[in-house]
Amino acid sequence: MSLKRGGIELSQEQADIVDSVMQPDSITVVSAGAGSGKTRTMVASVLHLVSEKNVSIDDFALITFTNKATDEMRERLESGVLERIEEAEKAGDWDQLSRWFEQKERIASTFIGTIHRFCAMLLRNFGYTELIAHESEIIMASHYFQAALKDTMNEGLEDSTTNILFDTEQVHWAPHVMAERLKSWYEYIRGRGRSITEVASETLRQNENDDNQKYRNAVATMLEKLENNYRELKREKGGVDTNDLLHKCAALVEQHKNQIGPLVASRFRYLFVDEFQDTDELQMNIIQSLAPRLKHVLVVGDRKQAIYGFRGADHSVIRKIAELNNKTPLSLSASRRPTEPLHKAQSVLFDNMGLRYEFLQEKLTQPDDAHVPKDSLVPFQYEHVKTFKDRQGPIIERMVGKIREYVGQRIHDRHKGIRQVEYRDICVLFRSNYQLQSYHSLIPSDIPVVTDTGGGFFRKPEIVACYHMLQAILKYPDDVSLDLALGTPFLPFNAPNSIYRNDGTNLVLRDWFEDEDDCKEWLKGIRNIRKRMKVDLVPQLLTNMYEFTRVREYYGKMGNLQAVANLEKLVMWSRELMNTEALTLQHFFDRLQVALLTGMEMDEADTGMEDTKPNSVRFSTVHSAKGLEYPIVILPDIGRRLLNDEQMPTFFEIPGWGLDLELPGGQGCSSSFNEWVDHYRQNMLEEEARIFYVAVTRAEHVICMIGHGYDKPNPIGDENWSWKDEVLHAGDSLKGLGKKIVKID
DNA sequence: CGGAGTAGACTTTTT
DNA sequence: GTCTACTCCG
Repeated sequence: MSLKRGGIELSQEQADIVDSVMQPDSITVVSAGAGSGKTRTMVASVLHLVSEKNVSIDDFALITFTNKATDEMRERLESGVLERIEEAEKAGDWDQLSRWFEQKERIASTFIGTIHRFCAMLLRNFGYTELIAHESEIIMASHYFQAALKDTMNEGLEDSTTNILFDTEQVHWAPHVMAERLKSWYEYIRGRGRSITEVASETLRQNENDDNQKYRNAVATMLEKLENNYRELKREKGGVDTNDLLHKCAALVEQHKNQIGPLVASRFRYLFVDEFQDTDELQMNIIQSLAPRLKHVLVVGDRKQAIYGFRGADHSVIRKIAELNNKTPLSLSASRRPTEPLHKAQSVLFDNMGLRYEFLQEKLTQPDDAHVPKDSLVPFQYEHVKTFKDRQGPIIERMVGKIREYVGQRIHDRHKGIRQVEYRDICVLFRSNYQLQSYHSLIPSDIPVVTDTGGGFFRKPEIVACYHMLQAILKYPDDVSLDLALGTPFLPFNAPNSIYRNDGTNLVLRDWFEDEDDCKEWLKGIRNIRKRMKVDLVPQLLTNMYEFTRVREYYGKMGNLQAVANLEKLVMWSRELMNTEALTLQHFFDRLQVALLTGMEMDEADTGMEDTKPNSVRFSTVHSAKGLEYPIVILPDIGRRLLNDEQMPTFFEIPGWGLDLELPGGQGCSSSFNEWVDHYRQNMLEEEARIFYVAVTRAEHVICMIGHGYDKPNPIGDENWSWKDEVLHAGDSLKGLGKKIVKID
């Protein structure tokens, strides 16, 4: 029996999944390991259905988690279809040829995108009762939020439940800090798909009878006021934020099942979701509600690779959706990615980690014909740098040494046979963008490096900040716009402490700016630009704005040269626009707004070091490398502490119990507060283990890790626990694999 | 022992 | 830029 499906050669377990998707009116849940061919199986399923059933490629909705994964999916689908075309040409099968040519055209109208885009599309096309506002109103929502926040602060001062929060003798925060916290708490709760109203009423019902209950009540009441004010403003003026998008979509498919169902069924017949472990419960419910209307739903995920828990993703959704539908998840466990010896070493490491984390007990197997390379590269290496402080320098030195050592060595490539290692074979993975930036700036210039910093140009914080600053200038003296600019680095001084006052003066933000000495220069800058708006060209005005706000110095000091380069690139962009239109500052602002809200694609600025060298080492964060693979992966600084008391959250939202928090000043904690902190620590260690798993499984041929500090492992769960300890704890079993496979020093 | 000065660390991302 | 931990010197 041939294991080709949709013209793609598959393994038995992959073919079983395709065959399961062929069954009508059902749902298939797949639990897939790293490198087991998730995308391949999905593409094969699409192509197989198209060739076997009377289905067209645009009857599918393919949902991915990131925009990057979207591009990858589209590419793979296109090349799959192109192969069908070539095959039909060779065989001289003209019927097939014209059929696949038609499918190729239809890829353009196939929905391939993130769950957010999917929801926005559903609302726009089918949401006749909950009619979604025009796109420009999405961006307006952030204005309304600021306005609602301000109203809430003023109301909170009058209310006897909440005014204890304004007693700065008790709670040591300036009002603008309180506003900032309220905002982040509000976003935290809503980002998890929870209802503010519900959380508030849960909190008020707590009945703990401790001294701190009044503080929790006060915060809950503030959040509820904020929710009401914001909702009212959005309703009145027609704004929608990204959370509303999902909530409205969930409400739409749930409450108007009978009207929406047939509409959705008329547009889509199949729904495939990739990276399902990064989905949250609300999103799962949307998929679940749609399932009965569709021919087949396929969800694929790997809970070992769930690394978006901080954003509210819940990796148990795979199990939950399987249970809801009475299905046993099919498994996809054979990993084609690593070479045979690397896989052996990875398995020993993961087995050892499995003693600590239950989810790592799902094993990765290998196909019988796994690649055994004939070269002398050591697949699994741990390099120890004997230093305690000043770790960055020595680690960079070691890392650069390894890169130089690898380049030019012989590598036995699975496809091309023996060849030389090039820069482009190497990927260095960092835990944070901060680390990535600071290492990048210290790499010797003879090593070509490209950085891979997640989102595109118009999503970068410095560009968004620039947008807010421009708005503050254009709308001056509008308080809401000033407020938005307040949180950006375009403000070279501290934000005001006392905007919210109850002494009858009703001090507005612009009055504060007028009064404050620090702001004189800044205000002068704004007035100057407003004066010159009609005279100077946009590039000049932008440069002028960078100067008086000293924003380039700010980013320069932080070592964020990419941000400085991006700001320059914005000036270049305005020059380009000038070629095609008479560009006023207002006009430029409008163009920028459109670019921001449509997520217009534009590459980041070159910082000079990388130029157009395609053969470069790649620097990436673990999160943005997800789904990718590289022959050689280097993980620098795996000795970094994972738990940091300073970073422990002081705000929790416990479903069914309400909120618990520690205000600056120490008030607010319930007796269970420490329990939540411990729970958080545990979750954090588990998520870090999954991130480590993702990092280690990016490698096809060689994984090289660099650690520092003590070369003996810390006790399990110790406050100094790091990724290094995972390796050292497995050290003895790893060494047993022999020097040709493992090198630990 | 304590104040002044300095070096190093700073989560992750979707819309 | 801000915070902490560490060093140095009196």
